Amino acid sequence: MKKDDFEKIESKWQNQVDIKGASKPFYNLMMFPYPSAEGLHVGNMYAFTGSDIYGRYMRLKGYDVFEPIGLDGFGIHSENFAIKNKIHPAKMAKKTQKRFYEQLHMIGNAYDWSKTLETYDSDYYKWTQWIFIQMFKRGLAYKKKSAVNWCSSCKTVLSDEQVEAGKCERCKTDVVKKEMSQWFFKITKYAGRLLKNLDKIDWSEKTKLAQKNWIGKSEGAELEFEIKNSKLQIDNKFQILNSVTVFTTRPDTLFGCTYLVLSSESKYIDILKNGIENWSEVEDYIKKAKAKSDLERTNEKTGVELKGIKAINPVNKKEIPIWIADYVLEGYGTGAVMAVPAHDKRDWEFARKFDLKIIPAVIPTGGSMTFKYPDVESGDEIGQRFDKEELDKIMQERAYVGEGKLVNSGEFSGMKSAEAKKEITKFVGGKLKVNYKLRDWCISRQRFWGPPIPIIYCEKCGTVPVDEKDLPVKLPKTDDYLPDGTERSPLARDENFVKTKCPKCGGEAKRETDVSDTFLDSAWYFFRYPCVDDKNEAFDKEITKKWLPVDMYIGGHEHAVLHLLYTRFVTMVFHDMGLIDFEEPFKKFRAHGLIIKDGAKMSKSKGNVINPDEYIEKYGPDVLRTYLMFIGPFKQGGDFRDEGVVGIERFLMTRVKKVVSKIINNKDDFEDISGQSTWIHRTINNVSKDIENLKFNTAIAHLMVQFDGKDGKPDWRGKMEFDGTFEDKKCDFIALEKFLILLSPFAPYLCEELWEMLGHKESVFRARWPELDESKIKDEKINLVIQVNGKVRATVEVDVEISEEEARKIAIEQENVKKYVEGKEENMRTIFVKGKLLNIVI
RNA sequence: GCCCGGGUGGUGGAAUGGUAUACACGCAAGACUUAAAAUCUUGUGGUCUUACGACCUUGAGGGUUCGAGUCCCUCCCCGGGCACCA
Repeated sequence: MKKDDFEKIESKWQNQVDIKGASKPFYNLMMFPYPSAEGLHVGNMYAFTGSDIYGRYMRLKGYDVFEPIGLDGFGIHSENFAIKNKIHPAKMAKKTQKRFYEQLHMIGNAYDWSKTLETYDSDYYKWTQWIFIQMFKRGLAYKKKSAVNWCSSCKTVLSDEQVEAGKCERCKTDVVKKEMSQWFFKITKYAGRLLKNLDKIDWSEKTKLAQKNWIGKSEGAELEFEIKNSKLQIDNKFQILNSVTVFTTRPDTLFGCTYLVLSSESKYIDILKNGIENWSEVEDYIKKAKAKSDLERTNEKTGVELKGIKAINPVNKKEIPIWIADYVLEGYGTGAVMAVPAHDKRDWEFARKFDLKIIPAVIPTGGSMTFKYPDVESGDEIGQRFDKEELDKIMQERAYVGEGKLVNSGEFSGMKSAEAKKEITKFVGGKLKVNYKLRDWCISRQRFWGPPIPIIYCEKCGTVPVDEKDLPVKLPKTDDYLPDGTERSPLARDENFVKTKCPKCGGEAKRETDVSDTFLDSAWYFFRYPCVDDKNEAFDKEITKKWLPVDMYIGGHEHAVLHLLYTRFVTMVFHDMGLIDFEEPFKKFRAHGLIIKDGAKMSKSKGNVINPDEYIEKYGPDVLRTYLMFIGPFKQGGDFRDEGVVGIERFLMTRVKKVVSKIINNKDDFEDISGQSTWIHRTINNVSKDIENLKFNTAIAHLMVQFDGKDGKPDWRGKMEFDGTFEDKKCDFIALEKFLILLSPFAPYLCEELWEMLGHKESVFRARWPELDESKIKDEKINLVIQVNGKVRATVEVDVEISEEEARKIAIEQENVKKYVEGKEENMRTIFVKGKLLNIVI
């Protein structure tokens, strides 16, 4: 097929949906690609094809399916690629856009090409900036100086979500902490809702779980530890610190708390300073800790004791030492922890290293272990009997982090952990507290290729958002765009850009020069698609009401905690602004698997990257699409193998195409047995169910089995001999049409062509998905499996409705059954599964 | 370390607790051909057996059940995610 033919067929599909008039809207969305690198990847095509098959299916089911595509071309990915190739990002964008759209035209998807968008288009990023301003106005965007993630290679800060195992998500450089003033979005305000709503949405379980873990809710208590130091109280006239608050999820282990640890950046340190006798040592440690990367911090536990001050354990009034250590994070909880080495792995390591006391406060309950644990105070043996070795293992080789029964805990000894948590918290006057791991979203980037943050700094009026009517704040046309690593965006070097007027007072002012994170671009694009032509607002209220939330969203699982969390946050903010009446952007989300090659992820360095172009040229889009879907379960992905493609080529081109066109061309020679076939209903049943569950591989297998008549059922088409003559010239033409509809989501071009040959003027995608006739898939005869003691000994063809009594009679007459049961009929009993099997138990 | 997936023929993979290995690739034999390719037909988990058939087999080991790839427990291996979150 030539390119012209593709286009001719594609034009028949009428992929443009009537946005305003659609009566059964169905929004079928796929994650838009980063158009960096050399072009469309076979991985992209895999995801898009699966999504498109679902979309085409829904369309055949009678829905008005909206299936848009666009490019996520702003941001570091694209910019780095441009820099590497020494081409201006804007020029590169033009090139990649052309290339991507050309390729996307070739893969046979039913895109609505009238609704494309690119995130670097100022008509788009105008509204990205508008969103920033709304966040600012609602107090959800704020600027704060703090230790942020800095990638020295990308020369920019990164969000927590973009740091993977201490390395930059993009370039794998070690990320360091840097004290910088940055813009943040207050996503933490939504932590509770982001977590709670997960129960309400139909998403892949593993994606929901990843989000749940990322949000990281933990319920515990805040407890106060009194600080003891006479000098402090005298010297600090104005600021007397008499307690430190810690957050813990294990108040039940409080009796085992043997020291207190503050983070090396702790806000408490300044206040405690005067009481610390070894200040120079402490100061030195703080300096060193600051210079460390996150990765270095996790390597080994370090810390230093704050000499001269002590804390009082509130539950037993014992004096305990205070340490600072970089294993305690300032950004979580209160930045101070009560250390219980017996029951916390990290505290245990630390205590072992610095020779601090380890006092068990909880022992496991149950089990058959027998050992009495000595009470620290009295020396009496208390608690349950445990096997010594077992307990040593639990208590001495490592911390016991599980729950159990309290020991060494005064009046609380013997109490179970769950109860003790409440009681001890109450006893020491602590308060219940919920903490989340989720941090605010660091949104500023010291780069060029992104939407400038629409903020103006005025000496008189302070931080002022750009007036909405002045949007977009366009990126200047400049060749001076390379990042310089100075903590400032290249835009800061552009005088004309920086200098501006204050929107409030009209005086001299300066623009913010950072651009926003590319994940903000993609956090709302699906709102824009149906409204891409709207010049007056980001999205139209009525249209949005009709089309959103998105009905089906398909994409990679790698975005579980990045993109998918941000979209949910932004959608919730829109909801709270009263713009929409839903909180969740995607009703249904499914993560697809990964296509690998030779057992490994495709990568240029391994030289195992599959370029879809070659295969499309060689086999055509239908074969490649269908093959990709046949490799394995869509949710799981699979291994791409060249040898596998021919199987699909044989099926589509040699069997379906040749046979069907032969029948159509010799229609008059065939006896029309329309309506007599039952095989088609079996196919309808299986293929519909499989597509709905995204089990495309088995859907294709069913299409093959039924088309080839391998099911043992009467062959609808007769047998076609190798020379192209038919053994049996009968054809169920209605079933044949239905078959083409069932196959069309997978092989749209081929089915369109054959559909036309059948005499249809309109596209196959204007047809309706065939209705299943349940009565046609009911078997009258079945092969009853006969087992003796669970082993298959025979199968007999019988009536489906056969009774146990009759089945039993037939069974014992079978030669191969007789020899096992003969003479033992007395002790025989049978298990009967109607229409399936009879198991004779002796 | 913790949390998810997964482990089935030579290969990719199928199997609501009910005939394990569908479908496809590969391989073998045959048909067509001067020949090859293409195409078509048949066969194809292992061991034993001329055959009928028997026994074994879903990472390992236990258990529940008339019956387990599927459910439960213990362990091993592979892939992915999180990573000092107290």
